[in-house]
Amino acid sequence: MSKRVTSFDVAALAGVSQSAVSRVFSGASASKDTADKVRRAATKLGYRPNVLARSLITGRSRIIGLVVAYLGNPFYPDALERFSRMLQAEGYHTLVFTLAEGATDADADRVIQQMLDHQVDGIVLASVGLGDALARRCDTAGIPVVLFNRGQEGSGLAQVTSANREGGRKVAEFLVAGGHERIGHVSGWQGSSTGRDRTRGFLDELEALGHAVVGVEDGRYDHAAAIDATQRLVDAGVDALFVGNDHMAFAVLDHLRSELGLSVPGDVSVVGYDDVPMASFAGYDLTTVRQPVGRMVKTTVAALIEQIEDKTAQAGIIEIDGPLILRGSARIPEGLR
Amino acid sequence: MSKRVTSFDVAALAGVSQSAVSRVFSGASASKDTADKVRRAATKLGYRPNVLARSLITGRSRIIGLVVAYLGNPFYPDALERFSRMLQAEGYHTLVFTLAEGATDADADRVIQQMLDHQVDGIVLASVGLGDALARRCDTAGIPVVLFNRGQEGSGLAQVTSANREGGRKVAEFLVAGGHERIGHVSGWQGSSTGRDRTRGFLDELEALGHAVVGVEDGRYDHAAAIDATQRLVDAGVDALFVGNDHMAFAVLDHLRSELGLSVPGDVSVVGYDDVPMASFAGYDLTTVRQPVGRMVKTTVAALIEQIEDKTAQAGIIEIDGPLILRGSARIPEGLR
DNA sequence: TTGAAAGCGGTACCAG
DNA sequence: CTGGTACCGCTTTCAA
Repeated sequence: MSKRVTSFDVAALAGVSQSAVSRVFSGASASKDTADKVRRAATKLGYRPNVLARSLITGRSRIIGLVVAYLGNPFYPDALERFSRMLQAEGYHTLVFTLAEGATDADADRVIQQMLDHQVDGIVLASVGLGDALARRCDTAGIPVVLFNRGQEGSGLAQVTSANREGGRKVAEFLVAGGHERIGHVSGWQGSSTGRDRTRGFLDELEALGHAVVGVEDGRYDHAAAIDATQRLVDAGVDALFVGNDHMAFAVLDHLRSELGLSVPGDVSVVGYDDVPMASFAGYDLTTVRQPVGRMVKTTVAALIEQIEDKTAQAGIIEIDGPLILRGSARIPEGLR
Repeated sequence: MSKRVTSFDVAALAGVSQSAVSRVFSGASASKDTADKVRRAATKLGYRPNVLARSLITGRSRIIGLVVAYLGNPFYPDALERFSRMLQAEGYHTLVFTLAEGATDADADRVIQQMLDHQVDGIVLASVGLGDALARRCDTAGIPVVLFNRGQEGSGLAQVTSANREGGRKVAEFLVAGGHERIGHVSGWQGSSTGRDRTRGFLDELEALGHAVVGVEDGRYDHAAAIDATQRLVDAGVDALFVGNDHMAFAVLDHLRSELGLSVPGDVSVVGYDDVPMASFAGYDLTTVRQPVGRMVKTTVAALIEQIEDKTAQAGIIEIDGPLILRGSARIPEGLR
């Protein structure tokens, strides 16, 4: 474990001042001659600038804090992967925090606090909300926050979602076009904006098309809750179900088929939301709404960086619009009653 | 965007020296009186110590670099989530890097280098190898590295895997007990230790039981490759398939059912590996080998922290042994030829 | 216990 | 363009 190599060591070996070394590595002006000498010395010694020291003085860490609540829904690992790559490409790094299942607001607070302690340049909250007090802290600390796939009214925070209401409407359209008469809905958690928006669009369109909904149940993004909800809706005699996200949709599908012995599609049609890759496999052949993850991530990163680099930039509410395409089993609109 | 609050501000307000403030927040000796005054002043100003400055001087960042290659296999998000939580619980934070699909060694090198630049206290490589040159760099820098779910002969690096050979053997045992006569194998990438070990255990046990394998193909952890491999094995007339991991197994299952119109289990039995949650759903009812993720992560973290905190600690090779239990469809051993 | 002062490893502004 | 120097915010001796 050899001693740390600092810019002074390099300077000494190269026969220049320490300032010169700094300039070469921070891309400031330096004669080609100096730069060469410095670089040679640096590689010989295996020198690399200490990012911590740099951050300390520049006041910019080039680290983004990312909070994710639940990686069990494949949509989030996908997003995480894209975030990490995209940020890396922009010269930023990703400090990841996860929130446990039953995380309270206090837990969320601690996590945010820790990120601030680490002097992150910005924060992305994936499907996680932010209390007013903390939002203010971030604001006064000058740390931009972007909500990913979650809106929060009147928070003044930047937020990126896809057009959830439009998506909900499309599902309604789709199921009605498939000839369904008794349509039910296992919603995403109604405490979340995505859940509410999808439900709202769905119900609005259903009504616009002159259809009544058989029942709406809050699935709370939870397997067990979704199955209970499904059971109640089946008892009410549904012939089609819009499930608030794919994660629950898998559980619902499973329950319908193996517990109730129903054929899907056939006896009942199911539409999920989020476009989990799994959905296109034969066994599940689940119709889903695709969220444009790539564009959502890209937009989020862009919004964040803009706010970081241009302090006058405003936080905005961005809804990534279509095409939120329906995919999966095309059998539904054709083969059903 | 108010000015940053530093320990000097707190000191001024509390009427003590800056050193005193530092002591209070780093848990060093301070009279109760001083501590109280400092804390009061701190909360009033909203002061929190700057972790960067602290790390710079202590030489310990309490940040762990985590590299994951592919989050598409649900095993890794699961592991990632556990890592993040467990490290947080130990007072560490997680800087995540992802490696693109066709990442070269040079890419991996850059990533490691960036982690070193950030002065991480330790590195976890999830299913990623490390070149000799870099391994040495980490070593001389005094940064412990632990390979997670991947072994690397003679690297001298700490490594944690589950008992892959034993798992492979169990699969052989299982399929033979199910009465299968023509058994094939779509292996995990043979460039990885996990892939090789599973294959090795599988073939050894098959031989020990007096069975010949119909064919072995390298699936390379790739959807398309796995499907091609499957096709060749089906042409060779297999009645059972051991697929190197669940990720490929899903694709294989899908291909067998929807493209070839075979029933699984029935015409062919399939066993996967990794225990993806999805596997237990009715549509997929896939028999898999469960890797003990929780214990693997726990052990990895423990090994890493031990090396960080006790500089004399040695890097070890740890194989988390059973029970790697087989689960999923119990139909296979009973209902087949 | 407490305060003063010396760094940690850089960046940035200064006059030359 | 170059070297000298103040400084980022904190930890850690060292006397008092």
